[in-house]
Amino acid sequence: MSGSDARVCRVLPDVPAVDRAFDYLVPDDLADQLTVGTIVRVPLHGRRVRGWVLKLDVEPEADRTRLLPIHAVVSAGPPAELVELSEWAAWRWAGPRVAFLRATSPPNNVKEPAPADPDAAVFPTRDAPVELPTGSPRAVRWPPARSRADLVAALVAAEGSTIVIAPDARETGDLVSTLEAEGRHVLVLRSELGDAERTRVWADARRGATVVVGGRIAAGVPVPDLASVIVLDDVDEALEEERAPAWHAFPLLIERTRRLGARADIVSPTPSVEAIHAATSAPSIPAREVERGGWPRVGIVDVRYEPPGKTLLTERLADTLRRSLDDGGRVLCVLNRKGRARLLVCPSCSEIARCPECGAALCEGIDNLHCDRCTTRTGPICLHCGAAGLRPRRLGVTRVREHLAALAPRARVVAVEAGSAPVPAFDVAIGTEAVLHRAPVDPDRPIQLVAFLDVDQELLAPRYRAEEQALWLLVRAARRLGERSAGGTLLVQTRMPEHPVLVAARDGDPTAVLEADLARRRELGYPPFGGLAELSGEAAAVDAACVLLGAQTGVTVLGPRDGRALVRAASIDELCDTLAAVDLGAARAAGRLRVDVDPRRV
DNA sequence: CGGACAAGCTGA
DNA sequence: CAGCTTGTCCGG
Repeated sequence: MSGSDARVCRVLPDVPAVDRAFDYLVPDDLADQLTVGTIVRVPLHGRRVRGWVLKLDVEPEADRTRLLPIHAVVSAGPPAELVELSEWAAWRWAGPRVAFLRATSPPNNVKEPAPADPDAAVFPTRDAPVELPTGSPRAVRWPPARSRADLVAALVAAEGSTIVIAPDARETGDLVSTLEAEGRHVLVLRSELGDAERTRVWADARRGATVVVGGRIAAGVPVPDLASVIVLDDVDEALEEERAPAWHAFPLLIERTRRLGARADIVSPTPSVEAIHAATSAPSIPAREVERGGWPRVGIVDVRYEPPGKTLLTERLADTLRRSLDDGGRVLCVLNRKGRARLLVCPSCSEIARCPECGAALCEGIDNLHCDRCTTRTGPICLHCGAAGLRPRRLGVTRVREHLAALAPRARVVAVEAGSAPVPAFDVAIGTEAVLHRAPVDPDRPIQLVAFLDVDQELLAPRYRAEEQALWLLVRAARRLGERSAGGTLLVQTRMPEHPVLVAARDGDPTAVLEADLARRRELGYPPFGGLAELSGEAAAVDAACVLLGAQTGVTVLGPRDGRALVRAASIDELCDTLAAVDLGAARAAGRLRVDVDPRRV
């Protein structure tokens, strides 16, 4: 048979459910266009599908005579380094390799770009505004409200390409203008750009000698000469993909730089436990007065001795709010509850108002009470003792907005929803934490007060990252207020005024809380010390997966409960090895199954 | 995923 | 038993 010495290459079809590579013959006229990562079109089971070249010149696993030829070259693809990393990522997040190759490929087809002139990316090194530790990765603490463009510029590699992960798009402009002023070639890659623009940036980055600034997707940008990665705010939830596999830019980049011998720096007001654990030395910390000055003034209001019903709207809040408005500033109030109060409580006998027919909690209507479950209506009095004046026990955003409006009669008080409806002009905005990013910036009317009406909800959330996330919430509030010298106030209302998270924000010094969190996670075997995965989806699939994983040594299955289960292991490696060893295909046949390795929201 | 093929159900 | 649905298998 002719062509028995024809070249054979291995291709991974772009079909997530297949998640297996196959060998194909390389036609002579395509041979010089193929490299590892090239996107090709191949025949598969009677149809033609896209796929990535994983390996050139392989020894075929199957009978050579059964091999089919590659049909065509479709597009340039990720460099070999990222193709190899996709295998690691598939293991690390227990997902199909295709998902990671898609994330590192151009949205539209492109020709292989010519490499950039490497000399174009050689720059003198600059002095950083803080003392930097040696080694890599490094963690650098930098206060929330101070620009870090100069710090980032000093961390960008003198030679080769640098990736800057800036989860908050509002910071991009500051970073880009500073870097471009130094003569750097800068590309911005964000998922909200259109396919054509992202393809253009992809192709430009593929040439190298550039600085790429962007969100999570910039982690997989195909620069061929990666020398340095700078991750800003690695606790930001935007760094985690929402869809499964829920990969996270931070561990991905730590692995990517480790393989390449490139530098990795984490810059955050509150580097995560993961970042501190990954760093080879203690984090770099700015001088005390510098860090403190980069946080706003923090007021802690102890509501324990406030009269009942006055704990959300204290005198101190009212005073600070009126003063901020009088100074021409605007106010953001954060309350992490939605809608009207769920529970009505009798002021006399303290019973909760419940439906006489079905027992569900009654809701407050206009001069009556009604049951949302069975539509029963009653008068606005306690059915237990007959007293009037039932009080909502837990006020929601809608109700608090009315109270705030009463406090400041001339102010425009608006409730902000998490959705996408535009936020109208306001003096006071109240909402869940969405208000922190949704309230538009107005340079003429800065935010003078951010008030957390009940911060204990955050501090006591039943999640192992509750403290990290609570502190992160305060960081985001601090960014809206600006530095201490700007005069804004961050007010937190609490029954735990000595809580380390609040003290950290007040003193502008998160050292103690970060160290305590690290120690606690180590002790309890939570990530990054232990491995944790969440199973969710259809109950039958979760149940089946629990049975399969429960039979494995080295992992413990908790649940299933409420359609979810947790899988724990002594280390992330052990967890991923076990997930890779178990064929969950049978469980998936029973219904939709989602596996989240190292989920941040649990 | 999606085509192929087999086994199961239905109706005249 | 044709004609259709439903399930299982497998891809080079």
